[in-house]
Amino acid sequence: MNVTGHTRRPASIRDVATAAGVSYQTVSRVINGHPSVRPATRERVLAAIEELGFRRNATALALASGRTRTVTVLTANTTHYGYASILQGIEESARAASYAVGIGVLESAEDAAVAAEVQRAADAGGGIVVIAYDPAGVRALDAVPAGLPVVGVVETPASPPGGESPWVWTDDREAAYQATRHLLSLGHETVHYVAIPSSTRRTSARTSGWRQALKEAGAPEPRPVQSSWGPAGGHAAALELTRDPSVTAILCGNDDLALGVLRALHETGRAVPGEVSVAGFDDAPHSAFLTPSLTTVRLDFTGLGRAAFALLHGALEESAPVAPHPVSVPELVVRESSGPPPSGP
Amino acid sequence: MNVTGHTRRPASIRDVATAAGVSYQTVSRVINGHPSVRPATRERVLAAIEELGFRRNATALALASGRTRTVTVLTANTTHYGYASILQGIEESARAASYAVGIGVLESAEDAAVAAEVQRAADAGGGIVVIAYDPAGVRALDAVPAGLPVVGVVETPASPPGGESPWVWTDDREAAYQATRHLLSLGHETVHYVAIPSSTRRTSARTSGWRQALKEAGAPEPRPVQSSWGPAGGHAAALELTRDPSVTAILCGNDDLALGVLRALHETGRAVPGEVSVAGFDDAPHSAFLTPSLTTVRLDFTGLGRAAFALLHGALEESAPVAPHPVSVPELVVRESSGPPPSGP
DNA sequence: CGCATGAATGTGACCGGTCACACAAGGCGC
DNA sequence: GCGCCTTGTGTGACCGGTCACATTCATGCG
Repeated sequence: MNVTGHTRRPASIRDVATAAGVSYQTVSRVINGHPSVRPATRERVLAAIEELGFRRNATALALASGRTRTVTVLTANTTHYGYASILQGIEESARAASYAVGIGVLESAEDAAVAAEVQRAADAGGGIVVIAYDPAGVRALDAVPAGLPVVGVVETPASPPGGESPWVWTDDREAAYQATRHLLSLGHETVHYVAIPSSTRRTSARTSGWRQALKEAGAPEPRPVQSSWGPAGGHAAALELTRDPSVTAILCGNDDLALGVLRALHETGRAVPGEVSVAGFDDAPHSAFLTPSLTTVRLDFTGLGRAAFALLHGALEESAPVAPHPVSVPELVVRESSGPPPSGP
Repeated sequence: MNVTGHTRRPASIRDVATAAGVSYQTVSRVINGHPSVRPATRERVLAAIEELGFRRNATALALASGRTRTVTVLTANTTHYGYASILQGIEESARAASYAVGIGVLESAEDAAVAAEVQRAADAGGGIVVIAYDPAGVRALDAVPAGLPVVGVVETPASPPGGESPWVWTDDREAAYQATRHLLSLGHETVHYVAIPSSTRRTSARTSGWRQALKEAGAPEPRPVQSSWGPAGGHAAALELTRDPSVTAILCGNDDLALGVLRALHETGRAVPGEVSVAGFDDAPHSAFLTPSLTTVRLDFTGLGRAAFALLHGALEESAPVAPHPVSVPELVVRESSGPPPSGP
């Protein structure tokens, strides 16, 4: 219906107004659900809106009202499972709240580049979510000018900040604690840890959860091996670790790292879990299908994204639902890569 | 500098104008690089801009000029490697061209939901890129109203469309052809194919590339096994395929599928590549670290994203660089999962 | 009956830019 | 000296909404 061939300028509220025989302001009232519009008038306006295919111009709305209904996600990466899942969670909630989602990739951690990207996000007008798991993200979070609504998706802080902090995180400490206890309970004398880089702290929450479990069990505490994010890092770390034949259990900072570790163990002819047990973090989609399938701790990244948006939404709008936005607690998923240590000689 | 405590309304061109003692229009000329502004005046305006920390309001710019400098990416998923890489490629180019990137997730393939999402993308004003590898994406691409600038990232079309078509794709046919030839050259009698769903056609380009290679080699052509996208699909498909002991080579529609296939082969006690060879598509980051590492065909998703943006950019702006936007040709990556078939009994 | 009250609607300014046009000053040709 | 073109600058309207206020009319109440 109403196809007139040419692509013509979309109808504005004034077009609707003249079509309905009212003023543009009345149209504005109708589309905003203002109470004092006579039902008959409302009907006429709605009919005109329908007929002209009117859609409220988002740009004009933003300019006039100041509210942009936009959230920009700043992230160093879109391809890693965790990052992408957080993004997906944010988008999901944002869509439900009729917010537009913008994305800016922090390609470099260099200050000027980060600042430029933050500026671009600020220009978009709405709120900002920064995924701050890495140096670029942490710098971006720092670089956001005070006063702008921003939520950081961060590593678990050392001590829970009081009151309302604009951050969300998963309980990494608990996750590491669970995984470590699991390995210890299988009979391993201790558990070695291959760490992902911590963006903020010398000792990440994962590291301290691991350490706590060891301490409680009275197990010796080996020096954690610092690694990178990807499988290559895990591969290198494992090659080094396995020179020591007493290593029987390796906890990895994420599943990618664990993948590299598994690979290295295979290359050096160590059986998993026969000789060495391996556990990861995140429960990436492929982890269940590896050979051996990977014992890991599932983290609720999507829920984390939803929580981030909820927090931002609350800061942006008085009326926003202050509903609880629970992030599921980490859940240990035991698979084939962990088992009892080899029995003594 | 110039920190006055309160978060105050950002400076507008009129603020800059009065500060520089000129009219707002002159300020507009300066920020747009209009030639006829006296150098002295320009200097004064630039100084005022600097001092007030003026930044041009993107919303007002969009409203007044009609140009939004935005590209919205519609996709069914953000977590799959291919999708996420395309997004990353788009963002990269968009950033270079000072475009904002929006994202909309097509959560359901149901028409109304897709239409709503397309509407939201259209409301954003700028161009649209649709990743149309799946039914939701294909429907979204169809649902974009004529006249809106849109580029589809699509499966390789059956026959190359003439002239300028608003689509980009990788050469899937060539990729499948290469992988199949590789397996045949190792001595396999034929190659079985586990297909990802084709969004548009009964026979995808991957399928026909595979078929062509078989035909050229005079190899028998088994019926392709239709599967899903993820590892679980590959797992199920392989369990079925391997009931037939004559199957010695399996080509998988993507690396995820291949992962499931490897897993199933392991579970059924078939050695890879000793008894069965496996190859995938995409070269996902983890594929090199699997055990056995996966032979696959690397596809340039990031380049594809860049090409999509370039095409859109050209459609959006007369002056856009019409530079070639080459997508790298698929590259066969031979790893451990493929080898000669078992020698006869 | 007069007036305050509230519902229903309209008018003008404004958000922060751009665009089309007007206008003043300076240089040049005749 | 006059007209004309070019250069530099300013004015007003406009993009499509919202907001604050004015206006009209029907009602309730003393």
